[in-house]
Amino acid sequence: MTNGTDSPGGLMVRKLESIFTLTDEEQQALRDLRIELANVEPDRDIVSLGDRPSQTCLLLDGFTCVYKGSTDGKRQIMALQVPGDIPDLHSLHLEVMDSSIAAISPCKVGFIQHSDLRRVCERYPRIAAAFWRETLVDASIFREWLLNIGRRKTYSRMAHLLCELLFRLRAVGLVESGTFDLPITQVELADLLGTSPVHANRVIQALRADGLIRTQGKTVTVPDLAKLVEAGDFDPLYLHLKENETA
Amino acid sequence: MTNGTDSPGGLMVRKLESIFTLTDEEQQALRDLRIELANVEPDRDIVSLGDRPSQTCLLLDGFTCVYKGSTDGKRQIMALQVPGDIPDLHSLHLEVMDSSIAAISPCKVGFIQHSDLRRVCERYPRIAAAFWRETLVDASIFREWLLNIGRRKTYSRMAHLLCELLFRLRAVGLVESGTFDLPITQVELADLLGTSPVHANRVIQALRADGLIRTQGKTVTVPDLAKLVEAGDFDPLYLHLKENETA
DNA sequence: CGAGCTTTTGAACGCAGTCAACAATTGTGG
DNA sequence: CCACAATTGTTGACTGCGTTCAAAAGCTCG
Repeated sequence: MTNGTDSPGGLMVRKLESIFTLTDEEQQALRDLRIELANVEPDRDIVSLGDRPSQTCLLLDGFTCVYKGSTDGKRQIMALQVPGDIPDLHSLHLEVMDSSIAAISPCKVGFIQHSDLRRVCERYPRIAAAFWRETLVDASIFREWLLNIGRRKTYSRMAHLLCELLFRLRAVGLVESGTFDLPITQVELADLLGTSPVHANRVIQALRADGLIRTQGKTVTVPDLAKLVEAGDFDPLYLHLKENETA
Repeated sequence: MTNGTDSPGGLMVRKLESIFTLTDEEQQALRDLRIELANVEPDRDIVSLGDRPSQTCLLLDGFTCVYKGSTDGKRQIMALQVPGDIPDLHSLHLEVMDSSIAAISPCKVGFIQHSDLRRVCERYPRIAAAFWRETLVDASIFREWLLNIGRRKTYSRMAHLLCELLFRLRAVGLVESGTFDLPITQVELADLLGTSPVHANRVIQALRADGLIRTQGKTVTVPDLAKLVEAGDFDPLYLHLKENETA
């Protein structure tokens, strides 16, 4: 249940192909991208607020998050990345980082120079459009999270987040019969949902008690997706997946 | 204090020029874009969730918002647009609308065909990059709003929102000595901040009592920006404005 | 096997939501 | 220009979801 076997370039090809078919030349351009591999331990920043990066980071294995802190010391996680995502693709056109990106679990990442990426984008407008689209889907997820955090109570929020993770992980082949790895602590779940760790814990217990999820260690099982979807007021439209990934 | 005198194409040129200098040819390409003008009354949808638009909408005058509703009838406003913004630029690469866009105040808008925009983007990669950047700044604002709604209490949230509006409106010349028009009801403010109208009202009164804002009708005055910035835990970094617009 | 993290539990407190009524403002037609 | 309707803003009282603090119990890993 890991993506380690896929080559970095191949992962990108597969991802973009889920949107439209690439020509052989376009595929080759992606595979030829120079990618510098690295491992990152949990809780380590990959890029930090205020940085002016000259490269972007492709997540190959593990989970990363985009986060920011308020002055009074609270942290909010604004996005979660799963393998195949590019957490800081926006840095390609935004000079300075407006938030930090950190590994949540042990991560394998690949760094790509902005200059290389820009060259590819200029030569292949369809690839540029596809990358642009990626960032637009990210933005769509932000919008849904705003609704989630702003208007739903924590029980529903948690259900919604778990639904999203199930759909996104399934799209990259990381879910097996309703079960997936979620290498995240409850403190981080709280930071994701804008709540306190104590309350996050109680809500998880409630979801378990209601039979919406089962957990063993860092593994989550969703026995009845329909019920979780209902509890989370979840509609996958905002993920902009292909038809066959939505079902 | 209106942008009505500017031509639609000129408005876009001015906006993109705040990022980098356009060549004459690029400027001309923008000015030549076919733009269909329209007026929209308050509370009217410009595009709706589920739509598959073939055009995009440039806001010339007034305020629009991006919003979504939860199943139990609550509304969350995820974004506010001020003149010069393109509320649904993301529809250029996202087939189906994942949220609705509505006029808040009486609006003047200009519609541009996706096909025209795509043509310009393919021919002028720098313009494509500039539009892409626009959507990335939108995303950055979503991230900050997630922090705002997730982690700050309503008093601070409100202050933060008002700071953002001041900065953004000032960047398009709609603020005069700390005063700007805010044609928004308190119900809408509540929907922006993920709170109830009653509580929004009380927080506004508190801000008034503390001398952070003054209001007369739909006009807001910020007598001491530094104090409002402090109360809102506000850092304009995330707006990615030019240096001189930040000061 | 102990150190350190993560999860769980209990109890008190407080921010914010809800309901309901009233005041003020805005807009409209006569 | 006034009278009336409709929308918007304001207030009070009650309720409840969620926070905070503190401590205990379970895990993980060297």
